[in-house]
Amino acid sequence: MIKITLPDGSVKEFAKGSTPMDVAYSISSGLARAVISAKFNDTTVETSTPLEIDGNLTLFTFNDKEGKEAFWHSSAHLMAQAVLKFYPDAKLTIGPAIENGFYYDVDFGENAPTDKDFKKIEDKMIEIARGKHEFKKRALSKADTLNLYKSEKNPFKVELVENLEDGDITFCDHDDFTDLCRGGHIPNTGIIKAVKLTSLAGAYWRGDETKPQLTRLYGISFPKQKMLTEYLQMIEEAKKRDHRKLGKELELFTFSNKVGQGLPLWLPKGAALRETLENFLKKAQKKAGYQMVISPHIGQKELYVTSGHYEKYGEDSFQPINTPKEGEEFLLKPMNCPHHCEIYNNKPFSYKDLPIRYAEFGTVYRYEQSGELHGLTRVRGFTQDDAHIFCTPEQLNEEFKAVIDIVLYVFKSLGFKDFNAQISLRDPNNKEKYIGSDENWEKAESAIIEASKEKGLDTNIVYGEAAFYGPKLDFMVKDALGRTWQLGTIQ
RNA sequence: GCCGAUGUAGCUCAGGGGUAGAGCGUUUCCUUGGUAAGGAAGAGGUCAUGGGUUCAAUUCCCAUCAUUGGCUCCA
Repeated sequence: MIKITLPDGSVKEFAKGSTPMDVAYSISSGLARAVISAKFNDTTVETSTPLEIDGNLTLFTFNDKEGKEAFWHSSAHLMAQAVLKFYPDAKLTIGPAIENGFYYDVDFGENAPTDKDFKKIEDKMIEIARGKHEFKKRALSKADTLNLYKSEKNPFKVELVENLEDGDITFCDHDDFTDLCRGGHIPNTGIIKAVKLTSLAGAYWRGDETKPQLTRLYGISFPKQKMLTEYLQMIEEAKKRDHRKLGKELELFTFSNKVGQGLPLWLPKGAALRETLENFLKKAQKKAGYQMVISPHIGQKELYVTSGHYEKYGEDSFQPINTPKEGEEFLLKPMNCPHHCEIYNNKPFSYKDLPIRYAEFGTVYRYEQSGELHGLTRVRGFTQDDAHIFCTPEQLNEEFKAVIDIVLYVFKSLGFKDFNAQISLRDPNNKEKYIGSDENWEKAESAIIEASKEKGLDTNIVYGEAAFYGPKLDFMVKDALGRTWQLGTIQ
């Protein structure tokens, strides 16, 4: 017998080799119907995994994050299987669960599906699901796995397997489908009752622009038809809150293709709204000891070359602006930083003058990739509420915390409740792409971490997201459709 | 920039090889003690732009531009 401890602390005895499903049955048949996956001693297990030793067991249903993940990951297997029925030559790559649903990246070669093919794939998925096929895990040696995928001429899977550690490779089978997989599946396909393919997109293999582009099929599935209907209604409801729709209806802003892509035109009502917002922000800044400055919309190319921005972002700038004089080159200002530094350089300061805080509503222009433009959230001309602080290393912590305070005050005043702070640090595996000494980086990184901690921020650390010249603290908010946007940055 | 979708009246959208439709809005008039009300008449579109195929294109094909879902990028 083995002793199984449940999350409520109760301990039950089971025969050795009992499965999480057996445990679920011992609690109630309702739970047994609903249980999707489980965690045993901090490892994800299938509901059919035999338990051989004493331990802690948590059962997950669709209501749990872990349950959804297993459900959607399993649905991705199902989708891949359905896709292969129509596109037998398609090469599968990876198919994970995501926040809302799942996707599978597939190399279709010449004949990729379009959204007109969604229906038949969905229908096939439901047909397969109704077969109530069990998900079964099995192991294969690395060599055999490599041979398998080489014989199938699937370079993507070969690459994946080559990067795995030596030893047994796990596969997951259901019906006539098998896929390389770590595990974490639902008991059988039958509990997938509703399926919808939501979109189709190109996605680079391993997220790398220089690698082949695959076709990514997005989908979502539920254990009840009603849940799918509700989800789709929720999406419709969220679309009503889209700022682009509101901007049009409320006559706040517009775009004109005669002016140019990503260059918003503020209508009278929008300009009034913006003025109110700017006044509110300026008041907060002045109260916090900032001095307002104003810098021009253009600057000599050399200014940005010196700052290092040109090398990194020159190609993404509007440049150069030619003048009647031969050899002169100007850029439309892509960032305010070098301008504020020149303002600081206007005269020598004593350390007793520090900190000096400059703030500006600085309008900048960036040649963003056309596919990246999005309403007012990603544009080619926009105004930054931008500030730069010149201080001594000893003042850094206090200054940093004071900036966090302003951000929190503004967010609170504007009603942003659901946000988190992302600490963006260097990519530890690729330190060459950053400027400055290791020592200064470490100082700056620990200063951000320290200040965020002291302010009690809800943070997560992301490596590789730092700017080339320093780490950042990014405030991320979600839009009505759950997409994350960077709304404020301290660096 | 890449993959996909879309571009028809002010707005939301239907249609489809033979010179355009609906609802809402709008204009004028009528009705109505109550106003996101009813009725009548009307205005408004070279069906994104430029090529091509065709006797004929808004409808098919190609390109461009813009919008949009993702990917990549995001100072």
